[in-house]
Amino acid sequence: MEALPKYRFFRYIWFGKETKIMPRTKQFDEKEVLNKAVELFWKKGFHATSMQDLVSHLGINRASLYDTFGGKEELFKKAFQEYRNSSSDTVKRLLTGESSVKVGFEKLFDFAIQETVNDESRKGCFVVNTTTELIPGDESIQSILCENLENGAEMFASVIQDGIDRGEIDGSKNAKDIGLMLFTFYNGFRVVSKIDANPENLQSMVATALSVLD
Amino acid sequence: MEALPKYRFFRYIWFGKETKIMPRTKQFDEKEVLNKAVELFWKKGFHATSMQDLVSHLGINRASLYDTFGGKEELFKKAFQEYRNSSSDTVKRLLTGESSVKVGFEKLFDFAIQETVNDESRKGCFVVNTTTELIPGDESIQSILCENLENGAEMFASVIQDGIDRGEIDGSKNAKDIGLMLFTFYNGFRVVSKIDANPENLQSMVATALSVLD
DNA sequence: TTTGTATCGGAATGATTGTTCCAAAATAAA
DNA sequence: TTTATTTTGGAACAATCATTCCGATACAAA
Repeated sequence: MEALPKYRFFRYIWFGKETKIMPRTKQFDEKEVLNKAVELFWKKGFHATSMQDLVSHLGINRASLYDTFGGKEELFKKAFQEYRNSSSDTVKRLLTGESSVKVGFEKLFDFAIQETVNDESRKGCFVVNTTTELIPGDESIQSILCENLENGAEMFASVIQDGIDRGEIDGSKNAKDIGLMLFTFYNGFRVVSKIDANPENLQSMVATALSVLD
Repeated sequence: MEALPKYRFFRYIWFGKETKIMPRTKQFDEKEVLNKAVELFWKKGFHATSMQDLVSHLGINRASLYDTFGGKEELFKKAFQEYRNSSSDTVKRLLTGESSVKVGFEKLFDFAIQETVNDESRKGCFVVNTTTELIPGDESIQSILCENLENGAEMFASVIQDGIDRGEIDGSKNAKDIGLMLFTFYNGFRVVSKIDANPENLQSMVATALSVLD
């Protein structure tokens, strides 16, 4: 039995135009709650995070959670997209706002090193974690990850190509290959830094990887 | 109330020496069953694999599973160690059995590419998957992963150092740095190949990464 | 105020989780 | 054959899972 909100229909006729009664407003900031969900899924992954965990840490009611975000899977996807958007913005900002290609990549990896060093819970990268946890599996997530890989490698490659065009990088090099290689290295970096967060090791491996630009 | 096998004690005295009654033997090959467990955990991860999954796919009884391997966590650790042992043997064999350093690394990555292309279920690397799923978390797993990282990077580095000593690789290079960088790239490779298994992309990024040896 | 409805806390649901237990069947040695 | 003990299938268990539901409360608009 479904309870249709029939009263609305009558009101529309009664007043002769669309009228809406706005009841109690949301008691929480949707964006803020979503960010807490990001934190939790990021740290524990999809399967190890229970709805009880979320209810306990998000600070909103169980029913409100379902009303606002749908079920667990829907909430995860929203949280994941939120992370991906803000994270790809950051990457673009760090990478393209610099004087030279190499400095841009150094800024990007320095940022990642800082994030690693400051993150005592060793969450790593939400995108990498999701890739290894949810593939094989959810196809809609897989297509997002596929797009993410293409965009990321493409962004890397275009920055390098710009460097080649400016004569900053040797013209014999292939921007696409190097871009994909560095993007892949970035993924490995996010895995390894979960195990060993020693900044000296991280810095020296980054320097070695970036030597392909010389 | 615990049922102690007291009869043994009496028999020992009766016959004057150690005597053992061997009952029904195991109906399954322990190693074979463990390999099936590896397959399942590898594909789905720890949390997404249920004991019911295991009972259904391992072909042995639920009680036998608990008797032989202990609980879920113990079984996972045994499966993980099994994978790690055989996998590190393979890496060592591919890497060190070659005429030159670069050919060794090429063999290693060619093997990984083949594994990727042939694996329609996109399992990736069990070690990488476990790193991203179970850190932060289980500390005993973390120490295994830490050891694995050290051994892997060390193996890479020593092969490179041998190349330097033989004059095959430029003496100005740092074997440890390059070893760690290539090991990290290898991890990233295992992540990215879950998303895009295109062998041409994989080959070109490997060639670019291995150019640090030139 | 009155009214309508969303939020809220928490109970309830049914499925699934990991694990234990038991009686019956099986089998290697005595 | 007898004996001892494991394997086996399946029932049973308590805990947790995601999700739904409900009565009470809160609040914006009328």
